[in-house]
Amino acid sequence: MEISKQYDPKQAEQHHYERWEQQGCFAPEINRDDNAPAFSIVIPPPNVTGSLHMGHALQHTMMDVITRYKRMCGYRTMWLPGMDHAGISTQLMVSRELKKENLTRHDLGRERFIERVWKWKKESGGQITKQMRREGASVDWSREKFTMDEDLSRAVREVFVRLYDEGMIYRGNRIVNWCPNDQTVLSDLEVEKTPQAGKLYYLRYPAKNGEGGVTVATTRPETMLGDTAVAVNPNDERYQSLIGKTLSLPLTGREIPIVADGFVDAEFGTGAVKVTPAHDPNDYDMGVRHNLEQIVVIDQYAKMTEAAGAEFAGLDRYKARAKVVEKFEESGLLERVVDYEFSISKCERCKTVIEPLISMQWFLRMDELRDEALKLLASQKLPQFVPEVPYEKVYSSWLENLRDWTISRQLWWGHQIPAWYTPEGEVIVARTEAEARAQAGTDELTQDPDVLDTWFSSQLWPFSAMGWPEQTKDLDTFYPTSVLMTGRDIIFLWVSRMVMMGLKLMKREPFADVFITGTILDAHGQRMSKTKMNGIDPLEVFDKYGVDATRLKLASVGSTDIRWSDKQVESYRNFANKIWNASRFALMNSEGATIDSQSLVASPELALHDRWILSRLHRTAGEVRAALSGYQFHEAVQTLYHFFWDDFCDWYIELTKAAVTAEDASAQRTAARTRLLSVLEQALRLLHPFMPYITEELWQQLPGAGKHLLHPAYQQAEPTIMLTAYPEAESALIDEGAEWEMQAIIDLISRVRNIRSEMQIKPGESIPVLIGAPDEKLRAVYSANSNQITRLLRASDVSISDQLHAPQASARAVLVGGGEVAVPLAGLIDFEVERQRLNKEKEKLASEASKLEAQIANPQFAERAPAEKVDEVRARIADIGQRLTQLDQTIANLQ
RNA sequence: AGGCGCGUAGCUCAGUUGGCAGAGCGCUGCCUCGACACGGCAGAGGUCUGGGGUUCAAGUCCCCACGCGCCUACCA
Repeated sequence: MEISKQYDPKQAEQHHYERWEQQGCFAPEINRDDNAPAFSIVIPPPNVTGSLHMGHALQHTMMDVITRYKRMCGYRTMWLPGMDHAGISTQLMVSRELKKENLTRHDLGRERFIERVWKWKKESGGQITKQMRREGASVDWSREKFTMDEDLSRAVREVFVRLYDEGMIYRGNRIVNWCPNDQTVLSDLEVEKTPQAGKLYYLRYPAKNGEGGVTVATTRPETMLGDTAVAVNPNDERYQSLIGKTLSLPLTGREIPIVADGFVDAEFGTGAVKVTPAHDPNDYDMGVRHNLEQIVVIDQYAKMTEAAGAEFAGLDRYKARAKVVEKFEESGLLERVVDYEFSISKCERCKTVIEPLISMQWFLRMDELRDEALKLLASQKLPQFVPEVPYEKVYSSWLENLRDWTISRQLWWGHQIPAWYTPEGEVIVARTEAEARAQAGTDELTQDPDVLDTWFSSQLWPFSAMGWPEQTKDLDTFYPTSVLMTGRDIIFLWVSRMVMMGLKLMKREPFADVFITGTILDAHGQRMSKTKMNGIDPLEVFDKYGVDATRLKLASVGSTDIRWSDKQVESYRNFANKIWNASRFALMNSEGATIDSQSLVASPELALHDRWILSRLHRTAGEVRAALSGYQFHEAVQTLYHFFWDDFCDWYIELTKAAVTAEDASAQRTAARTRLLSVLEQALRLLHPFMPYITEELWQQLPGAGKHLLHPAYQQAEPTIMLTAYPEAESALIDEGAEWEMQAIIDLISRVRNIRSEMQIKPGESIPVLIGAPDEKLRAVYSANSNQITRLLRASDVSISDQLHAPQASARAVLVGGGEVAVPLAGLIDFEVERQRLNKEKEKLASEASKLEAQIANPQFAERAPAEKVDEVRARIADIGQRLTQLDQTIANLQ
């Protein structure tokens, strides 16, 4: 069998996914164990307009690692994929296409426009589903959903009606965030605040009777045309006498009162605030409190209205600002202008400055929902955030300050609000138009043209995607889901809302755990974004380094922010190659051998390295399982990397090589080969959730890999590593003795190698190795493994005795456990170099000893530290002391 | 303005109940030794940002300072 020297990821990535998918490996139905526990994840549905970016790749990798792991543990596993219709994005995307044909959506009309969006979706939407296949994501495509699917839309209407009937959804004319560019209202979460260098204008409003007046400070002078009051703090002594008096509003001649309101900060500006109820959220509230008129002077296109006066009507808001300032200056009422930095609200999507407007919209009351979510957190600690700090608090403090949610949008693409109006203006909310007609007793209904905020449907995802409001089997089995994995940017937009809706409609939390992934930044620590053009395309990384290497890198990111670096992926690419070549070695020497679980049973007759690797295998399985159960991805990756590379490749393969590559066939050789294959097979299983392609590619080639290795729950399936059992960690098989003995061998070999290197002994040159070990047990360990020692050290001879008998001209080293090793170097040794080498060693030990002695010299340490700590320190001092004495002697004996 | 997080080797980052400071990359030397040069072996490199405190013991817990980042907010 020819196996190439280098791993070619592309080849491994070609066929396996398709086969897995076709054979139904991703669907929970593959599991035939009726008593299997369930594990489920719903994917955060990516936008139908989106294509894969690093954030997706990151989240998908972690979800897939956990899903594959759980599946191998025998869980009935479902990872549900799907997409979000992404109202604004999608509408804009299709509108841009229309523009190329010199059309607007209004030219088509609503119905044809929506048809056009569906057509776009069918032809070019959902790029991401293809890309996810490349990632190796083991999602159950047979359950794929789209938030605009008919059944999910039905769920949306059902929820709307129920909440409306309970009075939680209402329609109201209130001040909202309006985007003059997108021509729709936005929720608070879709508005971003950015710092802005601007000016603060001090405007003088004269008193009605011409005597005195008040100066107000504002960043938006144009809104003064809609002022209906000036407010001061009730406790502000400067203005006591003016409260209740009337001012004459310049440019309009209108008369406006001076009111007292606690909102006003006496310290800021002049302590007097102009009040524009129709164009500022705070002023709106004050207006309500003082029963002030709302004069709309800016329209939905951010142009001044007739109410702003003939001179201003039709002007853009910024032109109007300049003109207002000019007029104030002309009339001497502009007191001063100062530079001022403040934050400005912009549309998250198009970056247009938001205009607060009073508008008729639909709202969802959040108070009760919020209280239930907070109660769940307080009483049951659900959901459990990982990491808990800081996200639990981020979540709860946001909930505590939650305001009602504006759920209507002036768009065409989305779930149209199931509300109809009679010619008399009566509102009918119903699941269908037929139901509405029946209720209204008339057919002359017009449906509300608005659609719902995209997040309104996303918040139902964990149960609507499983068939709610039908009582489906999937809901029974998989709700609540096990864990939600997502980025921190949608904790408010999505996570919290799912919790509230889950509680409201399912009477249960939608997920037990919420794992928040870190963020991948560019090399300079900047967030990756389309506008900055600093994003890194995961597909390019896949092409360059392979999917498995990229996944390993992504998995190791865990929950911290990290700067992207190709170097790290490269090192995991090298790791993949290492796995490839270790397997190649096993396969090249596999004649007569086959995977055999019996070879994984430890027994005292086995060679040290065999007992040792089995112990390491179980320890590793235990550590990886523990790490994954706490979502410690980084820890899991490090453990696997270290086990495979250091333990398995550097030591185990080297130690078993002699037996495995023996010229002549023998029972011993077969046993060694069998064990090597079997340990390798276990290692591949351990790695599979992280590196699905290479592990499958290799596993399929292992002699003896077949159905019988599958987890009992998957017995009827075709052979694949993804359905084998994840290695168990049996603590009984962790062999402390073997690990300690192996440590002694590793120590010995490392020290002699150090001598070889420092004394510049040619790698090809054989050397005699003399070991003196007073400890009988250690002596036994050395002699039992003398063949291995000989081989790894290229020794001409290894002699072991209780006392070291070495020629004067030898390089020496002190061993753990009190032994000593020497390499005779007649004629080769440079005593000066040797002395320096030994002194360096001595200094290291001495500094460690002095630290420990200082510790033990402190009487309080012995008094207060736990006894085992004290003993431990004493033992270490004794050990170091012994080695130091020996070193001294060795140095003294030089020459 | 408040809240939160971070600062560990040249670089990117681990370090979960306080108990011997770690990895990868980079760097130095040696090596075509029959799995792998995307490799092997041996090394160098740290006042854990600074200053106080708690403790027998602090990278880890507390306080202060400096630097960097993130989030929330109704100062016109």
